[in-house]
Amino acid sequence: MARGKIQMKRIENPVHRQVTFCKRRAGLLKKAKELSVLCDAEIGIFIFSAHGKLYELATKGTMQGLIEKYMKSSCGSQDDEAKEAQLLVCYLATSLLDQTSSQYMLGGGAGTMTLDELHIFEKHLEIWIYNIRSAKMEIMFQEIQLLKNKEGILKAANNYLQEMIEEQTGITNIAPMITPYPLTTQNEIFQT
Amino acid sequence: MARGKIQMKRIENPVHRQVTFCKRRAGLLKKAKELSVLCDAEIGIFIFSAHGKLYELATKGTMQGLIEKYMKSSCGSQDDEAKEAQLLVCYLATSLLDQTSSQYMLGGGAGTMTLDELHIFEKHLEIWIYNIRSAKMEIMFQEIQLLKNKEGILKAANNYLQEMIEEQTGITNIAPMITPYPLTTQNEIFQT
DNA sequence: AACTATTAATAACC
DNA sequence: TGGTTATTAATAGTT
Repeated sequence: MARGKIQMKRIENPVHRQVTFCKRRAGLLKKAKELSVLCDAEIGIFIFSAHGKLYELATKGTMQGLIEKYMKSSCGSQDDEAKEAQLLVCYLATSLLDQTSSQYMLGGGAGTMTLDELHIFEKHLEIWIYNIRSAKMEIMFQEIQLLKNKEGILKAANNYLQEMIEEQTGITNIAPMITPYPLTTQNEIFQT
Repeated sequence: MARGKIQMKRIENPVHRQVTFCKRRAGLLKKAKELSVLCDAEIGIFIFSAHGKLYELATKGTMQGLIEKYMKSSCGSQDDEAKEAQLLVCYLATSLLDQTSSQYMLGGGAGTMTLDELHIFEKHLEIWIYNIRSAKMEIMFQEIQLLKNKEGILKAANNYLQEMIEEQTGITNIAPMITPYPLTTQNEIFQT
C-alpha cells in the first residue's frame, strides 16, 4: 500500500518477503490490539513464519485461556460421544495447563478437583482405556489374520515348489522349503 | 483513520462500537490473509466479541492443527513430567478433535494410531488413573478423619449433657442422646 | 450498507 | 535490521 501496489501472492524475493513479514506482522498485531481496546474484544493470534518461528498475541488473559475458551465455543456442532470426549480433553488441558508445578495436578491430593469430579474423570479414563485396549486387540487380531494368510500363501508356494522339484528330479523326500522372497498377493494391502 | 482520528480507548457508544467492531474485524482478518499469502506464514486468529461470539481464521490447515502446533512451540519451558503430561493432552486433543465421526477415535480400530502409540497411550492413562485413585483415596481418608473427629466431639458432648441431666434430676439411667445441632470446633476447617 | 474525507499502513528506497 | 516518504488501503463520520 505504498509506492505502487503489490500483487496478492507470495513475494518471491526473500529479502523483500522478510521485510514485509516484519512490517505487516507488526501492523497486524497493532490492529489486533486496537480492535481489542476499542471494541472490548478478546483476541488471540498466532503467526508461524515460513521457517516455523512463532509470534503470538493474546489480548486479555493468556493464550491458554483463549484456547480453552475457543474449544468451548467451537466444539458445539458434534454428537454426544464426541462432545463428551472433547469436553474431557478440554478439562484435561485446563487442569494441566493451568498447572506450572512439576507434579500431575492430582499428585498431593490437595488439587482443585472435587471427589465427584475425580470420580467422573476416573470413569472417563476407564472408558478410554477400554477403548484403547479394544483398538489394540483389533490391530493385533488383524496382524494375526495377516500372518495366517501369509503362512497359508507360503505353505502353498512351498508345496508348489516341492511339486515342481519332484517333477523335475523324481526325488520325493525333500524337506519343505521356505520361499526366500515375498509373494505379492492381494493380502499385501495390509502393510506390515 | 478517517474523518478525524479516534482515541485508543473503549468506544462507549454501543452502536459506534458495534460498527467499528465489524469493520475493523473484517480489516484485521483481511490483513492476516494477506500476510499469510505474501510471506508464506501460517496464521490463526480468534476474536471473541464482548458478548462472547467467536470469529476465527486459520490460514493453511485447521485451527486445531494450529493449536497443536502452538502447543508444541510454546510448551518448551517446563520440567519433564509436566511436559509429558502436556504432550499427552496435545495428543489426545489432536486425535479427538481431528475426528468428526461419532465414535471415539479408537473405536473401529482403523484409526490413525499405531500399536506402539496405543501402548504408550494406555500406559499414560493407567498412570493417570492411578493418580486419580490416589487423590480420591486421600480425599476419602480426610473425610474419614473428619467424621471420626466429629464423632468424638459428639460423644463428648453427649456425655457432658448426660452428666448435666444427672446432676439436675438425680436420674442416672437416661439413654445417651445425640446432640441435635452442629458444634463449632476447630475441626470445622475441614469443610464438608 | 454506501460514500468520502481523512488518517494509517506500508512498498520502495536508503 | 531501522528510518523516510510517496502512495495505497483502511476506516470514522456521515447519509
